[in-house]
Amino acid sequence: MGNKNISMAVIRRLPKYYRYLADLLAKDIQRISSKELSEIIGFTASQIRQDLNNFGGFGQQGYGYNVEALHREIAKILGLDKKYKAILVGSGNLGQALTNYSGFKNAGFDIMAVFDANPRMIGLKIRDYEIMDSDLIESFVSENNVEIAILCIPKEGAQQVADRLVKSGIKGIWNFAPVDLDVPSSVIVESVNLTESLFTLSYLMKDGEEA
Amino acid sequence: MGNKNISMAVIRRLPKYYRYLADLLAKDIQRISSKELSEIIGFTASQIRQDLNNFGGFGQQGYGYNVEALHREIAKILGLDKKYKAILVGSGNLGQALTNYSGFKNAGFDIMAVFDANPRMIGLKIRDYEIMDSDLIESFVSENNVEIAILCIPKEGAQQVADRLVKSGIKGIWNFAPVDLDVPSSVIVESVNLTESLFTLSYLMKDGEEA
DNA sequence: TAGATTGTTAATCGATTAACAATC
DNA sequence: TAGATTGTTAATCGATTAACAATC
Repeated sequence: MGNKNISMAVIRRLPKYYRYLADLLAKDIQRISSKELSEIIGFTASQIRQDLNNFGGFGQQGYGYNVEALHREIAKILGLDKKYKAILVGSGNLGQALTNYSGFKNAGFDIMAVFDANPRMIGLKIRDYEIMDSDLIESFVSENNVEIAILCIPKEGAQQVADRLVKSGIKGIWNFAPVDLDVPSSVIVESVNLTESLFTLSYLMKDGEEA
Repeated sequence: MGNKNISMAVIRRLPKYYRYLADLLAKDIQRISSKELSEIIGFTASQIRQDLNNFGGFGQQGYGYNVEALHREIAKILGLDKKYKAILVGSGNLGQALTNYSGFKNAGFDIMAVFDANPRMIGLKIRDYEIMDSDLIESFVSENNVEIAILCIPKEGAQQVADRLVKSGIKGIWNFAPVDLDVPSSVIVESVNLTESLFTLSYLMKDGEEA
């Protein structure tokens, strides 16, 4: 409701606004115009005003935007005030790193358990989490109403685990497996594909050389 | 040279083509039309033909594309046949995970050393790497002609370390610090911003609820 | 050859930028 | 009030899709 079909281009700029506003806040800067923000964030002033106006008229003519209020508004738009129950699947190197990732707190994600399929991992501890058997995912998710899964497993098993998560009632997946997961449209998938990022860097490096 | 200013939108689709072609290859599929590829990759056939034709006429009328040849061509376009010397800076959780990341091999990135500023980390081993003192970055990079740095340090020190890397001659940075690095235009920066990805997921989750 | 499918041009769609009246 | 800056409409730009002649 009240959502005029915001484009992904706009959505992906929101975290940047949030971050730069936090920086300004830390510097005790209280107001900023779209023109000033434009200079530090690198978008045009026009784009900044367009973007923000998708969500409301947060500015004031002749004044600009109140940094603290805008920061708070964007937090709300991003849903950072909401709390989500999450589990992490796959306790390999990346899974361990993410288990220790401090960013979850700010996003309101509460990791409730960590799972792995490897019998040699089960029972071991990461932080405060005793790694649980992947076979227990379904029961854990449905019994605890877990909403989000962080998927850090090899691509081979990823679709199958995603299917099981969806069937158990998961609503969102933060996917680190290098595959495009096939899920019902009601389930949100946000992927971080390291290989694609690395290959992009490779392409750009090669390109740079010719110049 | 020969580079008709390919848009980032096209570039970021290239790794996906490469990945799906590898899948087809693994299934011993030898030819594919843009229409068939369209169905599995989820881009329109028209877009696929447009994308590929930025780099050459790899198809054949009435036949389609030879999977193996196209896969090889895209590897070349992505620069996966090139070799790059790299270092990794920041041996925290994420740095350790990336040190163990197997994807570097396929991209032709050779990690030569791992650095950290924390005296308690220096001298410890990750895989075959003995963690080196960050103070030695400059000499190591210039003496070994290191071209790429993988940056896994907190946002506070990131710009400063980037400056030092650039001054030492680095040509590309795979940046995991949640900041927009300011570097000369000749230096390539490809960032993976976990916070931005997580916040995007948060936004989409919130949005899903209202539906 | 007839059928299939490309490469490429033209049409459409969407996102960004410019402009400016409204107004603080 | 005068100056500054927003919110918003209109213009531009770029990316995607459609169409089809070329050709394997």
